[in-house]
Amino acid sequence: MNKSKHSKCPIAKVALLLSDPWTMLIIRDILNKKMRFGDLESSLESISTRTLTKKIKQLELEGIIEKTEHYYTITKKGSGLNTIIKSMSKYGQKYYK
Amino acid sequence: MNKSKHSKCPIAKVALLLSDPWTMLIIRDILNKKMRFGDLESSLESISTRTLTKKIKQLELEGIIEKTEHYYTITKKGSGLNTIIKSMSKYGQKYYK
DNA sequence: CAGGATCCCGCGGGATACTG
DNA sequence: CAGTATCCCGCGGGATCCTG
Repeated sequence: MNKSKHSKCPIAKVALLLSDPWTMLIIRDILNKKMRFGDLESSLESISTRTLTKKIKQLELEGIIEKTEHYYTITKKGSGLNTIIKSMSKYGQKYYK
Repeated sequence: MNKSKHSKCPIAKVALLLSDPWTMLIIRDILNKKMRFGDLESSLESISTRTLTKKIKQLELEGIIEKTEHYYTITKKGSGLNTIIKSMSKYGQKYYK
């Protein structure tokens, strides 16, 4: 994927942001309630420390989550992703349950 | 990512399905109108033949798109993804325009 | 407990050339 | 035009050990 292309298309940007299996799951968790590193680790059973660290850092840089005293919470921008998650959940319920 | 884990969670399934930057863009295109291979290739400027072929095949297997005489169209199951795309688009408009 | 640092492997995916 | 076939490289990400 070439990040410099499609730069005008907002969907491509979002698609790129969500283009790994973990990101949405992390956001969903933090959307529900503030979470510690270990909380996320045990919630996302099979994720490795390294990957979780990187995804978290990326989401912090994007301004989607933020950290306060070892707790991760959702930002305003991050909570906007809720509608996407909801529609994904609805779709998943219907076709992948 | 371990596909065998999180198998009960519908969101994880959808997240996994959409876990590359291209899939959503391909679906969006075909959602708008039936497209030929070359149409997709020129729409998604920087995609390679190989990748496009693989993504298409995967989406056919999932039952999200189907091919008829060199034209790709969306299925019932595939059109259900429209709400996800719409919310992604809305979010993108707001934060990544 | 919350990460950082290293090592290493697999495969996603680009480039290119070829075929029906 | 619509793919298929190879070749090959990068990096995403797991495992493991270390540190504040």
